[in-house]
Amino acid sequence: MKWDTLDEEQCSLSRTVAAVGDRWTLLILRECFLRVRRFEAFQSSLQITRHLLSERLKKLVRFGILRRVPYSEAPKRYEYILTQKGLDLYPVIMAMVHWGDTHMGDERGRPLLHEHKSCGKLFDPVMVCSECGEPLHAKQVHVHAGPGRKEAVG
Amino acid sequence: MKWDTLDEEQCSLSRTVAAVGDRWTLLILRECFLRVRRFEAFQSSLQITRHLLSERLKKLVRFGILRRVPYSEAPKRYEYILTQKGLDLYPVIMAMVHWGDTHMGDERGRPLLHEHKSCGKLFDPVMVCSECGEPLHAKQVHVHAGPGRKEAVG
DNA sequence: GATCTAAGTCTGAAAAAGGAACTGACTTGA
DNA sequence: TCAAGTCAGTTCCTTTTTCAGACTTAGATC
Repeated sequence: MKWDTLDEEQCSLSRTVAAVGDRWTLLILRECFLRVRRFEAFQSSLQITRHLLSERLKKLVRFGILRRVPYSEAPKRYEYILTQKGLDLYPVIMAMVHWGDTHMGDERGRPLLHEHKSCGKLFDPVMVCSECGEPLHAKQVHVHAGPGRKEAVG
Repeated sequence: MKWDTLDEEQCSLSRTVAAVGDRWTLLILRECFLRVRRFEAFQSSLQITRHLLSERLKKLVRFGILRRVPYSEAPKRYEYILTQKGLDLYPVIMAMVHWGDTHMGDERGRPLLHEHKSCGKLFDPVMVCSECGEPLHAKQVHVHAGPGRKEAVG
């Protein structure tokens, strides 16, 4: 598979994977949701090599997930801010964090707790059906070919 | 970062990323949710090299996400079935598919449609707060250190 | 004018991925 | 019964990525 043209793939997951489906990219996005915005801050909190960080940030900008915004004119300095497209990745990150909490946790308990400002409570993310509001389980979902494809990919 | 001991990391996302945070693994899991179970079937639908497929399947079994189950005694043949831990990755995959549908789609429309058997309707997955049931948005979530960690990682 | 900070770039070595042929145990069909 | 096919891998070699760390640029601070 040619990962550089994966965004032309027929399958939605492949396209998502092309954009954010590697280790560093996912960790960088986590930092973004924790309000990290600057090159040095990403680098020191992730211990990623500067070379790769630079590559990944460029890629995220190219995909429209981050915006590169100047915060100082002289010297020219930029920070990286999530676009709406980037903010919409929140369910992806939260789903992964929650799975990690549930299945890869250790005896110390979870590293972070999430509070929902709207209701004031500590919560877990739950994925539900947009139509009936019930929690989703793989076995209750049936897949149909959509207009974009005949084969079962998805 | 040493990816082979990432499951010992303090952060839940890192641990999830250690298990499923690479391109092929995510695509393999998609196939699993589409009821693919056998080596040859994964290989031909993904066009992954046999070598890598073999590696990734072993890793998923090691993490307890898939189970390697014999379906023929002579010759010995195995298939790979999602465990409960694996099934619990459904929200991760669905979140990625939905983001791809929304932000990386093309003019042809989405490749797959999902029907919720419980309510009979075509749906989108929505991530909500377990406490109040409202859809989650990054900006309405505040993060606290949990028992497992002091620093803000997540 | 030496040192510091931020945001990168460059380079050479190590690790991972890709491509394709090979193996082994059985089945099928002529 | 013998050749060809199937399935689940393994082996070998090449190409691509990643890693670790030094270097660069431009202005700011001591």
